[in-house]
Amino acid sequence: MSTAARPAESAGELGVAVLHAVRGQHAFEACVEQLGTAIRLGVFPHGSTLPPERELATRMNVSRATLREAMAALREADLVETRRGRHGGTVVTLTPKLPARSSARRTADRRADWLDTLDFRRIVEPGAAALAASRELTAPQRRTLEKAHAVVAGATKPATHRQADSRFHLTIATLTGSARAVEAVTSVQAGLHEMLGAIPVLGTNIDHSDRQHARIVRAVLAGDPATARRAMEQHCDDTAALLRGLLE
Amino acid sequence: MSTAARPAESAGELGVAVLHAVRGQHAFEACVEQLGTAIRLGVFPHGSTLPPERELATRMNVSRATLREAMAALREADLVETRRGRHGGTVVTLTPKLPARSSARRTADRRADWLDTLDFRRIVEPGAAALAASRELTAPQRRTLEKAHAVVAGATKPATHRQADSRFHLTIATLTGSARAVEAVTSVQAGLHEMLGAIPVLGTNIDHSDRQHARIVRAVLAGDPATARRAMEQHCDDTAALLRGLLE
DNA sequence: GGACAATGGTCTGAGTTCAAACCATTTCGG
DNA sequence: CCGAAATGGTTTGAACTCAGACCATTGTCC
Repeated sequence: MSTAARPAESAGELGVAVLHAVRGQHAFEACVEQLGTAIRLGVFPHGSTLPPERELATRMNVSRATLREAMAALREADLVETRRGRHGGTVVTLTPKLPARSSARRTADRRADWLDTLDFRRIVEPGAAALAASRELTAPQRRTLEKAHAVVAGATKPATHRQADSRFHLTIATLTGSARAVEAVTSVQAGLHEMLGAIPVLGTNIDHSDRQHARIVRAVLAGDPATARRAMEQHCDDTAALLRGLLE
Repeated sequence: MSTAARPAESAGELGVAVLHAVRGQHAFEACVEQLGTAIRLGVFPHGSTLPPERELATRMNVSRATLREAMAALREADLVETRRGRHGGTVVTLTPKLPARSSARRTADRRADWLDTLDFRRIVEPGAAALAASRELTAPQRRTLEKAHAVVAGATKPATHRQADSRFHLTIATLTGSARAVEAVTSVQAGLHEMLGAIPVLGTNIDHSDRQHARIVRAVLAGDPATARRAMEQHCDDTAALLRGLLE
């Protein structure tokens, strides 16, 4: 009883590790964040129409009023435009951009979160690739993957390539059929996007990256989980090495 | 333009897959859920004291008022008791129990979510085991893992074994050092707990499970990621096969 | 015994979010 | 041309949540 022992055993480290935020700030901020990220990642590409407000609100588990506040913010920030009437809706006007350089100050907290993102990515994306490779893919699914790969391989401008790359990785996640896997990869890709905006412009080796993409696609289509995993691991490791170096 | 094509390309499947709930119901319900689950999983074992309200509120990103509502609910449900004064606090009174049988109706939605949990687990836990094995573990970390394993291996009563098992898996996740990995494994374990409560009592093969645990621990301590992953994959697959069969 | 510290308990006013109507605009089909 | 349908726009009152201050209880240390 030297220091001030509790009468009963205290809950230990596990407790502090397990408890996490039950919500992220205001609902409307979270909506702006999620929709804005989806748009910047290219999930909703330039010119596409977002789902109707009522549907988005339902899907994001938020009232329509709150969702509309978020929409107003996106409109304010010139990411989208809105038209009324039948077949109206909200259209993405943002052209693909590389993440803004000054998006956030580099605090120690943020840096830790980034490293965490890289670690988590190393778990999730190779796992998703392997799982996707173990699925019996339908013909449309195979085409979707091939198309996503063709787009990323054919992208010439860095900004376009960036969006296509995100879409490629998200597409693989959707092939797993696991909603949680998609959510995890989305969050990881959002983190990557943020990191890329905060470090000095880096000369991504696009050719190298595309060779790895091709290898991943081949393995997934061939139903070879082990190879798909290894290829994705390699891909994640290469990106991570680059980023870690620049985040020092 | 046969069916009713939109003027602009619609956002496609990726959009609906990527968007997810921005929050889960009411904050106070989410707190009850998270704390209750943590207690039932054994993160806060019988007799241990929860962190002070102010700390919990901060960690869960919720006002103290809201957190206290949740505490009241837990008290009402006889999971905890509260004492005032210095070194007072909230103590776990729940004795380890197997998940309650009737916890929820088996809807199609729920079943899909369960299958999703199993898929996601197959990604996350083996990945976490491999990452943990690739870390240079400190002596206290190694002891923590050995202790968690000893507890689960020594548990005789099913309910105790269940809690120890959860703690074991969570412990491995913490060894990765990744907060997101811990969160993912927590969510997966919570899902498993729920599933175990909804299916006919199954004669878990505890010996078999413990041999796999031992193999995982050896590989992690030996710094052998590939073996750790394979061992954990095997472990997850065995559980999943059992559960999938019973969920039909 | 008295001061202090650590903890749960209570109160209050402001801000956020919700649910559910109902309105306005545009396009499609007859 | 007119009505129906699909969309965004607006309003309203109730419920939830927050932040912060302050109160009450109990144990520890001088």
